[in-house]
Amino acid sequence: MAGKPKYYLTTPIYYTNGLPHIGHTYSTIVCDTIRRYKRMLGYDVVMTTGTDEHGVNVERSAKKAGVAESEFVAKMAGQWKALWDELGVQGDEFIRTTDLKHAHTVQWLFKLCRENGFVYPGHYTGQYCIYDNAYVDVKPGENCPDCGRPTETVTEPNYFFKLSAFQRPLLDWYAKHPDFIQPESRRNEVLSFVEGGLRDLSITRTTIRWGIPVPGEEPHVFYVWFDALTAYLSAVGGPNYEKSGYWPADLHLVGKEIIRFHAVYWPAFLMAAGLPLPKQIWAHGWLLMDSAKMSKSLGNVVRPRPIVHVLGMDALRYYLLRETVFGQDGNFSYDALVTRYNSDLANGMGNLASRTAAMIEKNCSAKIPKPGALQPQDLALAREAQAAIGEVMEQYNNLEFSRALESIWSLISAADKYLTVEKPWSLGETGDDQERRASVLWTTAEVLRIVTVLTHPVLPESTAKVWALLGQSGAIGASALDGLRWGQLAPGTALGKSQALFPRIEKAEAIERMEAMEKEAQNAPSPVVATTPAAAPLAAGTAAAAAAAPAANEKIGIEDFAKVEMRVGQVKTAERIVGADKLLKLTVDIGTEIRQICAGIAQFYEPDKLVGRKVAVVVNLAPRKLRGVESNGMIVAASVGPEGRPVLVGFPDEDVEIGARLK
RNA sequence: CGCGGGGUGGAGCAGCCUGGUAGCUCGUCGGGCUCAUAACCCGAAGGUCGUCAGUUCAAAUCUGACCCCCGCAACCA
Repeated sequence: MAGKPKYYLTTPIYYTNGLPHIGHTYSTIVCDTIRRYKRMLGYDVVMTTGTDEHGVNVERSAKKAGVAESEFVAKMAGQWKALWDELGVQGDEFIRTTDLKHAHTVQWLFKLCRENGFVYPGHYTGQYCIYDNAYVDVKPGENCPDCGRPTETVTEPNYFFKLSAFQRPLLDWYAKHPDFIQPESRRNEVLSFVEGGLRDLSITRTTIRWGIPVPGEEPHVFYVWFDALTAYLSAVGGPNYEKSGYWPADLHLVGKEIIRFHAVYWPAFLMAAGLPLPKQIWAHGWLLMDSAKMSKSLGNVVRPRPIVHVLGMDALRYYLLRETVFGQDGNFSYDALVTRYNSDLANGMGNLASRTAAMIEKNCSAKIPKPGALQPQDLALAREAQAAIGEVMEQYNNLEFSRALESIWSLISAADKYLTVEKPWSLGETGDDQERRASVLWTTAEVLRIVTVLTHPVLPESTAKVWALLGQSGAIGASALDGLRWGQLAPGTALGKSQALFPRIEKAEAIERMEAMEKEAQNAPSPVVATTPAAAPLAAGTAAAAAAAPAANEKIGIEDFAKVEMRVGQVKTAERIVGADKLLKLTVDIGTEIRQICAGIAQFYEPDKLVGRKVAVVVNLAPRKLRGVESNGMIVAASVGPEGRPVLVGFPDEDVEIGARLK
């Protein structure tokens, strides 16, 4: 280990209030790919991922689930870990913000910042919901957006971090390290944010209980970013980072929504503490859902598990890295996923491996043949392969994954074409013919070997199979990529067993299976997909389940229904609300009184035509301000179509009296 | 003027920073081949690169204005 250069990279530290979806998976898979690539170049790589487990949301979720916070987060962390294992992601460190060593690191970092004069006591003032025990982002006098109850203006003592002192140092740092923030569009964004001035940051709270205590300052606990970001450091030694040798990190990979925290707060904390800064922050784009297709039956959250079960983890990895340009936003659709799988993986790589192996088995007693004198066309392909090696490494270095895969696949295509032209199957049994066939098959197998090594960071599972098929010894992940060059395939090597790498799959069937599995997962009482034996079981009734909408098939008793008081009301007045294109302000006579109610139906109902109309009204709903307008009740409407177009409930059969209760 | 992404052949995208024959995958049509996972190879049809104006010998690419779509947020209690 001693001589190897070290390389340290991180995924975001994911918040444990929910389970991983395709977006988290994307970040993590990209990281894992880089990790494998660096390892193949001989680096001593450490990749950290983990879970952010503190804060009021966790506190609340645990309470809902009726378990202690520690128990709740332990289960959630287990879920995350289990999923990464299933996806073949090789995290080296899994840091939890509830780990003891992390608490020590945060406290140590705080101490350094404080000793250096960048921390001072102050007060934070905000609107606080005493029912939810949380600050909410509303103006004084407005109600809590979660529960609709009144908020209070609360001032609490806490510690501030002098972020304002770092405007100049940060700008200098960015100028001196132009590659610090990638891609450039994000760098510009951060630059203009910092140039606009920085406000000091409140980094502790006294209203939250579930957090890392500030030593000697209880009940202060650390707040969000000072806690979470520091996990990158605690994973590799914390206060003893020098001994581990992995800090500063080479790369923090994050989603674009959290670039500011990583590119501004984090370096500022480290500067304040006098610690080395990470070398690069890379923000990737978002994976947008093909909602038109998915929302019909499924909602719009795509989970990785069904994909992995139907197509394999390599298919998911390939799709995510090939389909979108790294750094930009991308689209996810099952249709495109299966198309990619069939055309690139099955027909491309899988088929090339299959036809090559079959011919070598049949004609060369299943051993890599010894090539004769190579012809110009063989050498042309060799040159192409050799060029691809340099090109692909360059593209990997720049994190241009889609381009790298494009380059590799054009080499695959070149090999297919080469075979079509050379027709090794049509050669006869004369000595010359046999020698020619050996040359062609060796050349093809050598291309396949190079393709396999180059693709390995992205497709770890399948390339290992091809590696074995080619009779190569040792783990492919250990192959030195920088030593890779044309001509290293040794003749006489016996082939391994042949197997279908990527069996073709009927598109409709594949999509159906994935959607069914997704649906099953959503309806399951526990967030664990039942078809996943590897996953640790998680008791039903945890917060994740509680946080999700109740499953459609869950039954409630009549007493629950009786809690909802619905009455017939008559619209008296209706008008649009200025600045709101979906909302109407109505006054509705419900028999006992006239209520003001807002309804999100403005795009489909003309205010004038509503006056006099009888509607169903939920009358015992907590009042809530919408767009600054008080809404005291709710108009019942059907939600139609994928866009949820509202259709008001009506009473066409008989004249109903105003105020009649619906039950 | 809330934040962000985007408008390129039927679909999905690359190219734009570093102007100079518009490229890739899928799909369609025709042909070839038969070693291979009904695969692979060749050819063809199909694009005023959202609109308008400007800079330039030259604009998908640079500048300005405008139109439209999509995320998030706010407004669907």
